[in-house]
Amino acid sequence: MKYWLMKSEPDVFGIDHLMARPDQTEHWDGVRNYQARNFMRDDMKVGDQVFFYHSNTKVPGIVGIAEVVREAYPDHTQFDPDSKYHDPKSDPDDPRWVMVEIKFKRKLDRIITLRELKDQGSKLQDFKLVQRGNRLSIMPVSKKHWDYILSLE
DNA sequence: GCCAACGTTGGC
DNA sequence: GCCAACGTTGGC
Repeated sequence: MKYWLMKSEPDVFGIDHLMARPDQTEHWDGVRNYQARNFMRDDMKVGDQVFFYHSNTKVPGIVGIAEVVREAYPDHTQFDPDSKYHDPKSDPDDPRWVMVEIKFKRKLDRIITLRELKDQGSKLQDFKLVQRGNRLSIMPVSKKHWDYILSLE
């Protein structure tokens, strides 16, 4: 089983939106970064655990835990001319972008803020999230980091 | 709202 | 293949 972190803007789709979905499950569309896509396409498996992270908000941080319930399949928004995720260069016979489905597991007792994660110093220094200029929206989390971060809760 | 960091695009 | 220009991300 692997561990991941997925970013989302709470104004657009936050942990509360996920909780409110039928079956508390939602597909993760709109990923348009190759590195993030490759993680979904090649490495995400059913049962993998996910930190749900709120970005681009007043207090960015990890707010909850979700689980992968469906592995990569084509992201339909790439073929929708009305979608902001439309990609006219994507070939329907060889879709460029994929998505997975995740299911809500729980909220953390409190938000574990980016500030706090950065303050852990050497404990998390090789965690991509706290490194300079990180913009990756989906990233792997080592078991060691996963356990350590949860110990902060 | 600002702006640094980064990814992508496209001319050459 | 290089790299300048541009667009986006996301913390602050």
